[in-house]
Amino acid sequence: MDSMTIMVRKQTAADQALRLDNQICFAVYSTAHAFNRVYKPLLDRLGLTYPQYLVMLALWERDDVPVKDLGERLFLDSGTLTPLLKRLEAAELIKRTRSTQDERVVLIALTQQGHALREKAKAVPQSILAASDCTVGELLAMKDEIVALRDRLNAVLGE
Amino acid sequence: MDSMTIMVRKQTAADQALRLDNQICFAVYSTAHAFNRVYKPLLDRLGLTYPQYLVMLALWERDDVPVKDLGERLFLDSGTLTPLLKRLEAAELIKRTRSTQDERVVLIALTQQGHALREKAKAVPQSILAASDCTVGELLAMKDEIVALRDRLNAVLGE
DNA sequence: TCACATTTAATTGTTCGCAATTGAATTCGC
DNA sequence: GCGAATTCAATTGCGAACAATTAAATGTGA
Repeated sequence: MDSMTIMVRKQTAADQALRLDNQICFAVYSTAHAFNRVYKPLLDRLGLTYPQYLVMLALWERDDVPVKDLGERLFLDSGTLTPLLKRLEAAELIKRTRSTQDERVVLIALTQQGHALREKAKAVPQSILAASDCTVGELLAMKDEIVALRDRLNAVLGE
Repeated sequence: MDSMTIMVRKQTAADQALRLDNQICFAVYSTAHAFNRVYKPLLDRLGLTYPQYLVMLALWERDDVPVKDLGERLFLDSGTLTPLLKRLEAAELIKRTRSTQDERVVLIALTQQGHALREKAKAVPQSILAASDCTVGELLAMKDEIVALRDRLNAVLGE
């Protein structure tokens, strides 16, 4: 009777854990898509997709960097970045050049248009803030928690 | 001089908002990918991708449902679900049948194998919990915050 | 020096994710 | 009832995302 009770409780816990509503990963997954959909109309005006916008954000902070550096900052590999960067180059926002020091390395630099786009992009975060209906403080606090979770997950992967 | 100061402050705020590290959306985006990578080896054993796993989670809760219902629960459209469901059908985890009441509707039902897979899946959430290095309470609290953010973003989209 | 390992991008193939369109079935307005 | 609008899934086309492989350049050890 006691062991029976324990079994029932165990099964219930496992069952609960499998519920969609209880899964933080689904919360994160579906929120990422929701962000993407909110960004879409804003980024359409800049001629960027969301991943392209992330690359531009990274380059506005520091440019003339190898593809690998970008990948480490954005947690993306060359299989994703190479075609994306070719599209940004076709849009004349960046230039891709082989390093003379090390011919394996492709350096990514902003063009004048790439730099200029930054001014238009400044309006974007404001719109997102409004859509989120949160204070800056709340968002920053949540961001820190989520980043901490991400870093713990990535730490497990690195083992 | 005063207006100068204000302008400088304004620019600084906009610049800060464009910084990658300050963007909650990037935190969510990169955490979703981190989850995906942690799930991968676990789901490989079940023969599922992460989005397929989400569909199975939804179906284990309630099956014999139209594609549209699944889409609403997972925030996905038929362009994503139709090919994914065809792959699950090819794997003999689900069956797709036209409703006799309304021939437009395709009903998704689990096969015996689909139901059976649930037992193997019960080990998954435990492994994720371990990888996250958080307590259940912490994760559930974060989940609620993230879901609240997602729902506010989706509310803006619905306008 | 020369074989061998490592590093770096690029490529290939599969699977999402979504906008836009299509086509069939159903419902609504008159 | 009947034509028009709506609903639903499927399709098409494009852009990620990543595993696995390839190829070239660089580094390392005997």
